[in-house]
Amino acid sequence: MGRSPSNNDASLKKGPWMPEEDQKLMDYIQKHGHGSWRALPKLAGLNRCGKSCRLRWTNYLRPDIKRGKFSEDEERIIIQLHSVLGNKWSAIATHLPGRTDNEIKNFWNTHLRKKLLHMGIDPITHRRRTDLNFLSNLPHLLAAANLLNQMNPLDSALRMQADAADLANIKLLSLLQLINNSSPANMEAVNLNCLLNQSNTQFQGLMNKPLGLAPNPTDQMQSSFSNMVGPSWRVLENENNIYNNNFNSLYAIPSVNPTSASVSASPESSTGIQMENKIVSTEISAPSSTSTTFDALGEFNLDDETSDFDWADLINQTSNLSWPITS
DNA sequence: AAAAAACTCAACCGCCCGTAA
DNA sequence: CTTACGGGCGGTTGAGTTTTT
Repeated sequence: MGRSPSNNDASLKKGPWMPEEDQKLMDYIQKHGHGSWRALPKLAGLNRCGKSCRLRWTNYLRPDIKRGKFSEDEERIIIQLHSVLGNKWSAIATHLPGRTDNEIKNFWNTHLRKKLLHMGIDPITHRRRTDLNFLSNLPHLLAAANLLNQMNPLDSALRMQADAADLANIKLLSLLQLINNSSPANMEAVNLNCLLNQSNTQFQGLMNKPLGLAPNPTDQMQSSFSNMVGPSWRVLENENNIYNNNFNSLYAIPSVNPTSASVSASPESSTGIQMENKIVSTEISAPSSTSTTFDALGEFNLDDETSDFDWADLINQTSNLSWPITS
């Protein structure tokens, strides 16, 4: 569809609007409505393209625009909606009366994005960042925990599942490293251990909110897991009481039925806040009762991005190793 | 006090989609 | 069915402002 540029007339004014231009535009729209934006500039006596007029009106001059700082509630709403809708600024804006998509977009890019990054949350996926650098920022993690705890239960539940998956990944990766590298006593293991200690202390904040957790399917898993991988894992566990205490809850995925928990009943629900979006694609139901520990592990889709990873295979392999492992 | 760096946000650009001719 | 148009959207820019060095 060969569409000519919206503004191919070099004589038309661009750049910041002058107060008198604003006045002309407001006067015209108040008298006649905007009608055809393309025709408006001529009728209103403005040397601008229609598109520029439309933007000026919708983003700045419209009388119902709310200006000033975003409230904490608004911040939370934006974060929640963004986790569901992504960069659908106009859809997000429909849930924040008086705020424009442009304003929300700017606010996100200049404030919220950085805030989430500081908290160790990936602003794109809304998951805990998998690189461990964020652990250098522990105070922000606590803040993150508090913020997330204020979010609605479904949102928080989903996030906790992601956190649980991420932490499970970390734990399993560390296990792999132990297996590959060394005897349990070597320094690398100790360092990893410290790292896990740190991370789990912080994860407490994320995990301490009662969410009507599903019956815990993993007590057996944990003990089997410990037995399976040998004594050094038990050593790690003994040294990491906090971690161990959280282990069960990390795997206790909230039994939330997404289809019965539509996020918003607002009239704008047609803009897409429905559960057929990406959240639904996340496995959030607790695993069904399983006959064996390995089956249970196999049913856990620990992370979307690594869902092709065969955890059961990993566990099977590790279970064949004898301990202590020497490199 | 001055310069540099970082931040903010209004405005623009180009693409896309729905619709009418 | 094709084409052109109107309007909406997300991404990006850059001037102005604020903060840091």
